[in-house]
Amino acid sequence: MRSVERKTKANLEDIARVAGVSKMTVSRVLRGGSGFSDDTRARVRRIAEDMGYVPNRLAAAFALDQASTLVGMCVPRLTSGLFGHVLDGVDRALSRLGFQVMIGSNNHSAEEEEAWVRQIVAWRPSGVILSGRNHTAGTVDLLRNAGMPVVEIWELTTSPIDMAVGFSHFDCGVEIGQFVIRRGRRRAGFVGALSRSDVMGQARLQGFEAALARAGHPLADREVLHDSPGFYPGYYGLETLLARRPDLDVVYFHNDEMAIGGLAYCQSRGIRVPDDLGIVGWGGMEAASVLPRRLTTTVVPTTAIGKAAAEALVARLKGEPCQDVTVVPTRLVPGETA
Amino acid sequence: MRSVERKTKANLEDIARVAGVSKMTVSRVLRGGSGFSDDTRARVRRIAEDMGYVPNRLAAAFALDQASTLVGMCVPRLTSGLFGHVLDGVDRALSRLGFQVMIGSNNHSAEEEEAWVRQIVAWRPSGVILSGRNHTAGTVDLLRNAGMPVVEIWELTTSPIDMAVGFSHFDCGVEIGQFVIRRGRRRAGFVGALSRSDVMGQARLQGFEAALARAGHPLADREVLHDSPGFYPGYYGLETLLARRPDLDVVYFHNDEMAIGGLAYCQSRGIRVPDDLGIVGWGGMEAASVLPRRLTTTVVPTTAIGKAAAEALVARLKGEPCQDVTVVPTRLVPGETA
DNA sequence: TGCGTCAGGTTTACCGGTAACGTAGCTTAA
DNA sequence: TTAAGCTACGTTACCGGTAAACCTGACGCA
Repeated sequence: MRSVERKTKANLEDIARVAGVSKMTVSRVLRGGSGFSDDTRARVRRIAEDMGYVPNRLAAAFALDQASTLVGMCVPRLTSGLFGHVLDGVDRALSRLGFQVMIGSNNHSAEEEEAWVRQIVAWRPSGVILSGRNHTAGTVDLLRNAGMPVVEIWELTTSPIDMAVGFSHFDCGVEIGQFVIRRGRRRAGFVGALSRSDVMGQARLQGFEAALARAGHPLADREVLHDSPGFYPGYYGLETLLARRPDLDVVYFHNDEMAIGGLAYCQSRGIRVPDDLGIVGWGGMEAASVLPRRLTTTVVPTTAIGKAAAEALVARLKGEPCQDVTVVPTRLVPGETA
Repeated sequence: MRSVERKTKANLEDIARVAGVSKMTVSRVLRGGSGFSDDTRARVRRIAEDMGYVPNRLAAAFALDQASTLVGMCVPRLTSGLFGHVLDGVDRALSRLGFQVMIGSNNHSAEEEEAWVRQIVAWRPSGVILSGRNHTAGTVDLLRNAGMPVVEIWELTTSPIDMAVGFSHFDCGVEIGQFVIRRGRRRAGFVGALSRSDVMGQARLQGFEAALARAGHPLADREVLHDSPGFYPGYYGLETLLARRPDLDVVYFHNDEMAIGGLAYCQSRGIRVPDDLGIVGWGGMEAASVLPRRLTTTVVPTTAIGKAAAEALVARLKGEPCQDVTVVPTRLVPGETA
């Protein structure tokens, strides 16, 4: 006997002993199988209940090298309001079906993501949901080799590891670029954050720049802070940018949080929005829509993305047909700040 | 041989065979044990690497009925910005130590929480973190019986299931009540949401009412919406409340999101804040601090709570001494809206 | 009477890892 | 010289659940 301390929890064998049947019978009864009398079923159920039986999913998942009902999900930052909604969409859809979601965050770093994937794969999950399409070779190897469903969300990719659900960040930038040109803006700036690692934010900037250049009014200046994209970086980023280029007539921000910071700066300096300066965000924070002036931004269907990712994953698990790439359209909301 | 399809993944035995040692030696080498030659160590490590060995934590956790490095965490809503920060605090602290966090949300329902706990306990996690102190008897039984560390966060309780980290919501309300009285407000209202289930929001209201009553200026009116606490409910909640009681001179909101909605309503109707009406929130959203007028609110140290909860859990796991109840103080930020 | 069938089970053989204990060969100190 | 000790491993016996195969008595039926 290895463990000295008495075991506190009943297992199938304990129930079997008390019920006078084999542990296999108990297992099948508790999993709702058929092939035993009503009396046996009732007795086993009652005894399991009385003994406070808690199934051991570790043992079950281990016994069946397949299906563990564990799903891993990794996002860049847990503190982002947008990802909170994505997470919520995933969790609602999956928990309803009996899955458990294991989370992780990678701070926009592909290396941190790989470290997370390495841990998670060891738990033999049913599937994995990643954010973005920027992964290390090690991550891709690990996941392909594991042979489990993988859904890459948020940024689309034409060649997903397995499946992808999202939209094009580049196109978001293009759309905003075209929009500000149509509104007559000619000297555009950009305020962003974490340029090196946030590939998706960079893609938006590139799309924005491309559209402006095509229209003959290239990006005038940019200010990219080495900080996480929040309200204060937006505030001070705009301050810095305008100090260099007071003549800008519109500024595109990394996201809504930063744009709201920028709006606050304008308010504090008496800069009239959108008359003196246009402000554009990205993401579609709920807050952005009830500001004194409704923020011009791109609304991202966060919850829908989470839900679609979960559904794609489950469809693949069930062997149902499902498309590899699901495009979830974003929506430009004109607002009143540009 | 049960499985027809060839197994794709190498296990300890496969490595052992190739390396010409026993699987126990492989297990010990890979876990960094000692008691073998440098040659053996290097050979086993290289072969494991070459074969793309991914440890099976399911099997390891199952073998040792103890320590699974899985930790469950359940919050009321994943979409709340505040809980995103708590989650981040927990995840950062735990993932650094090699734990995996399994999430869940209960929508402020003790029954949903119990259903979640029932699922999670079956995975034999190292510990569980819950939000609030309102649990079903079944939840408490399940957790006590499982004998694992449990941390209740957010709302303090004097008799935790195991440990608690948080603050008193009632006291937050009292503090705000006393504050508005000191500022000369005499006709206070409240706008909230989800009254039945959000016990913590209710506690803040009760504290607020108690302080007002004690000062001789009891709460004049309240508007509680059956909706989740967001910007729009704040906007329309204030509209409804002021339609009934145009004479209010201050309104306490369920949280900052609702308060910002309320501010937006004031702005749209030309109600001067704080001259005509004081607005007070709760939570300390980052957004609230860069609004045109800094919101009067209670700042909650979200990340610190998550971190403290994780640390308490780990301390208990290690058998280190740790206090059962950790008070993490909130801070009233006067702001400019009341 | 003999045999097939079916309900209602039981038995067996793992899943992949780990703790506890065992052991061969060599060194070392009394 | 010899027992004790150390090094570097190997062996055994599980952990709790599950699939697959096997068993058994009762009944129907030719």
